Amino acid sequence: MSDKTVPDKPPADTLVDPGQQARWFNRVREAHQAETAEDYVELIADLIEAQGEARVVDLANRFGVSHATVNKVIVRLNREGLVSNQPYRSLFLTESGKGLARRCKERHRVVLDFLLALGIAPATAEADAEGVEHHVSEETLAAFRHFIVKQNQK
Amino acid sequence: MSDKTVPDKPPADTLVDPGQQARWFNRVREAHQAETAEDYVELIADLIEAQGEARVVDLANRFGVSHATVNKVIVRLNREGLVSNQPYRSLFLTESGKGLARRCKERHRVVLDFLLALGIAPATAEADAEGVEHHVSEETLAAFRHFIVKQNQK
DNA sequence: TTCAAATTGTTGCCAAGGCTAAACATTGTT
DNA sequence: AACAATGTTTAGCCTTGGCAACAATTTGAA
Repeated sequence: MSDKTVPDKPPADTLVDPGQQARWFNRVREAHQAETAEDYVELIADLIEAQGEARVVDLANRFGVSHATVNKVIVRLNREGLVSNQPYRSLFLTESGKGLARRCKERHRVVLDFLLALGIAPATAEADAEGVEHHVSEETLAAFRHFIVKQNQK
Repeated sequence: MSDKTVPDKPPADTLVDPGQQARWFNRVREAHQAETAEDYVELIADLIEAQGEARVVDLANRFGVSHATVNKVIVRLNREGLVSNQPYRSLFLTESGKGLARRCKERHRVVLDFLLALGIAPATAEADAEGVEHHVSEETLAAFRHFIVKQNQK
């Protein structure tokens, strides 16, 4: 195949290094692993703040899934030390869960404000932020903050 | 606990409508459903363009997963009419797969160029784009394009 | 107090996407 | 032609996060 005088395959310099690309995809997979946990602690924190408590039923409603699904996830988060709960009682965050929630809410706010500053309609911005927030690096987040500040100065 | 004269629960007007929130999360879940398919057709198209063919081994290397995993996904994509393949032969995209790949590559390019225009370092921009691209709406994509144009005019 | 409604928990099912190990096919070399 | 190396597929297992159906508990109202 490669003993011809004229190469029939173009040089592959349009493709990035395989190892590099693999690391990127790995990072996305890890982010996705963490997504559920982040969404749950974020919403639990919001519910506790706004309503005084977070119940399984509320989470199921707001995520749009069955209560059985919520329950299963809660068991995992409990195992991972993010949520503490007693049978038939409402949900609480551990210290570690509270920390994660705080960081996630801050990141969510930055992404949302950024999209709004860019001129996106509020409903779209909210929807996009929900998906995007889990995939922005610290560097990009810093650039978002910078853009928001600049935009507000105009 | 709640038999006080003063209500200890603040009004919940800081929370958005549950149905609305459920739709947002649903959209994210659907996006995630499509992510794998999009990443695969995108990479298959890139490989065919750059090397003349896309093989299971290449995909496994570039995604950073085992070849068995790639094979299983390919079977699904075949079932869904995006990829056509013969046993022990390299992979091809169907017309529908080609269309999806084209749209994904275009979207990827916009997200990447946007992050670069924002001043993000190339390596970070690539990594973030890989995760973000699946979660931006058409409206946000349009805003990204607009920003790129404005930035280039400076 | 008793009982029905609401809430929470459990069980068993499914698909997706990870993995390893082993079987199978193709290809190039000797 | 035979064989070794390379590439592909299959089989079996795991975890996550969906679901429905049923069991259990709590709570509010009669």
